[in-house]
Amino acid sequence: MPSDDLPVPVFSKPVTLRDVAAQAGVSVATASKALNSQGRMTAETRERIRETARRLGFRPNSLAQSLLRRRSFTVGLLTNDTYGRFSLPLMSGISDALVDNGVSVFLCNVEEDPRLGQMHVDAMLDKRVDGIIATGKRIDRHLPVDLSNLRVPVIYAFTQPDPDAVAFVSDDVGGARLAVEHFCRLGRKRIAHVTGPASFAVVHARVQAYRDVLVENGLPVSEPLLGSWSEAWGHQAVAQLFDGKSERPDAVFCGNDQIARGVIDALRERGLDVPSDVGVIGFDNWEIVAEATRPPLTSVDMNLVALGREAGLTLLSLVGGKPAAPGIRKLPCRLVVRQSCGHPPGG
Amino acid sequence: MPSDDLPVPVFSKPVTLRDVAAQAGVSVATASKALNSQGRMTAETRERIRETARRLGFRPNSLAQSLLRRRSFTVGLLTNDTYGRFSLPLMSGISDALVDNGVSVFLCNVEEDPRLGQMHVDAMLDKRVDGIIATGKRIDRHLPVDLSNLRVPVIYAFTQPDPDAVAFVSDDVGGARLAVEHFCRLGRKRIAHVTGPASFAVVHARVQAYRDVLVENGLPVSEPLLGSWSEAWGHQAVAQLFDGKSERPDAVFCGNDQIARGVIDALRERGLDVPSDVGVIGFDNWEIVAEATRPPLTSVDMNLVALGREAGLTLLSLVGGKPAAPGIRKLPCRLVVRQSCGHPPGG
DNA sequence: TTCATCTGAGAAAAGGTTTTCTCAAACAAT
DNA sequence: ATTGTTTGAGAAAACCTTTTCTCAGATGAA
Repeated sequence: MPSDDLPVPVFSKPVTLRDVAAQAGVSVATASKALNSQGRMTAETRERIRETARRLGFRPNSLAQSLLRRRSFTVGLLTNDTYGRFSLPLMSGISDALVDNGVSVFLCNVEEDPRLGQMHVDAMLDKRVDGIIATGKRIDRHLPVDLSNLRVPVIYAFTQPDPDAVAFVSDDVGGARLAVEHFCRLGRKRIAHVTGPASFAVVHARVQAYRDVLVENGLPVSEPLLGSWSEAWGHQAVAQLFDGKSERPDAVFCGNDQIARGVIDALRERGLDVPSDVGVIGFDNWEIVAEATRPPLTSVDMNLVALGREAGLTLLSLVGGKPAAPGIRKLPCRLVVRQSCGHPPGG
Repeated sequence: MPSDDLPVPVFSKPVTLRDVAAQAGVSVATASKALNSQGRMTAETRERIRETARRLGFRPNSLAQSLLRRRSFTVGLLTNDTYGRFSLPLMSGISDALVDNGVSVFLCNVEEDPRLGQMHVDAMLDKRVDGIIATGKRIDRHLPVDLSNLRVPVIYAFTQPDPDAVAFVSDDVGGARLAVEHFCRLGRKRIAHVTGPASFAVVHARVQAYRDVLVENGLPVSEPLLGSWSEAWGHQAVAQLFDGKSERPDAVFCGNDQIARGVIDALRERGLDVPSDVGVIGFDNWEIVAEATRPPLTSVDMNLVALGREAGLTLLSLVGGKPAAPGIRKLPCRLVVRQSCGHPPGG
């Protein structure tokens, strides 16, 4: 017996090609050809079939098409970035690039759980995804799944690839240079760097770029301060920078926007004005943080949406059989200038 | 000619049931039955087939199964919450609830674009999703798509449903009561409310709950301050609350965590201590904000993961043909106590 | 008239699985 | 020895679409 006497909604059956063909008085083969602009028939027949399809609201069953074509117009996005800080902009770009081609995206969060990862990968493969994009919350870590030797192409975006895989990451070195060079152009002389823990590869890359730019500009290089990615660390780092007896910085380049936020708050507490006394630049351009900061934070944007779009398009061409050179492609960052570093001396 | 002479990766063909059957020396029908524990055959035959399947790494083609069963083990999640503030926890709950049943989730961001929305809905329908969950970035707004009279069941989560639809939302009234009652228990006497714009339905619901609890506790009701959802507004509201000649509040209940953040910062700038002078509670429990606040912010959590799980399970049962009562179900919030409102007088 | 070519359209196979139907062999009962 | 029942397993249809093959009729040339 039914568990309840609620009305069970009844859903109308989809109209199939067979229905269209019957209505139009032709065979399914002819109907198919009419709708796909294939085969030969009088213009009159073709139009009649098309009109019938339109009238009936016919939409081809993707499952049947996929089965035949061995192509499902579906891709999987694998991530362990639960709160989507990085994977959502990426997703947005991917989806953007693919929706026009009728491709839909399975989003699978695998956390750090290999079992869960395997389940998702298996489910996607069973559903015959055309390809997989792997992403994560940090560039230098693998997802807890083995994606080598899959039956479908895999693209890595913003996460560490298998060797020989095709990967897209942001150009952290370039991004860091953008920030430090901006300070140089503004005439800042003592530029500090406060960033995350040494366990992150990006930290070293950016530190190196920071040093390089300072040397190139003949400015003194102070030791970068490594800590955590938190606001609290930014706050604390200011104490280290300004309490010591070494000369005070007039600019701080921060490893992310939260650190920058902490730095700015600490500076204000010390009565230092941003940007007139000290300029600050963040990283990530997390708008919700960068725009809420007072003053609004200048920050390096990793162009994740563009990165996602690129990854999506490349996957698509890979699926289409076009080869792609394996290796890591770095996509440029851009500096989003707000009000936390002031104007050039002359401006 | 090929655009390049790169090696084109060659992907091995999946092994089909036919392959298994051939290897085991039986018909595909028998093989299918063996693997699905259907039909009749000797235990020996069944085991031999299973062993063969295992050895060959056979995995049934989901597309073929779906085509036959008219059930794709796939659902669509439609959202316009680009940065996933609300939809990602929801997604996480949905995915959690469904992955064990082998169900995968298409994530579709429709922004505010009806054309895009229609594209995504069409694509999902063509791919024969078993059902759709609609969500959004605010409860009292429709997505820019018409989901009535679809061929599949639709569940609304955290967004305004069609009449007669099944919907899950957070119990904002209960959540607000939780916060204000907490202040009352702590012995706070002059509790203010700073929240978002009047155009949001939740603002009114929470304001009403705020008033009710104060009246129930015999406390004075001050006019709630409506503004925007931003940190800046929280900052500014403190000026209004503390510069006037009316009695100063000893507690502020905020409409979201960003406002709370602004409030706390402004209080500190005035030399007021949180929590000893003024207690503060936020809403949303956005951990990245709530935990970075100094002191860490007590906040109302809408239990979005649980809400997503509930929505997923209900959709599943709807897909399975079990009816569900239409209407809006409110799920309780919970208060996550951190350090921004202090201990009870006796504690 | 006869042969060759072209045209429009249908029949059938394919894609991979599930399920119903059928059937021969083995067995039990008369 | 005949009839009835059970058992194990295969044939075939179904899901829906695409594509190749086939073919009858029409047209053109000789």
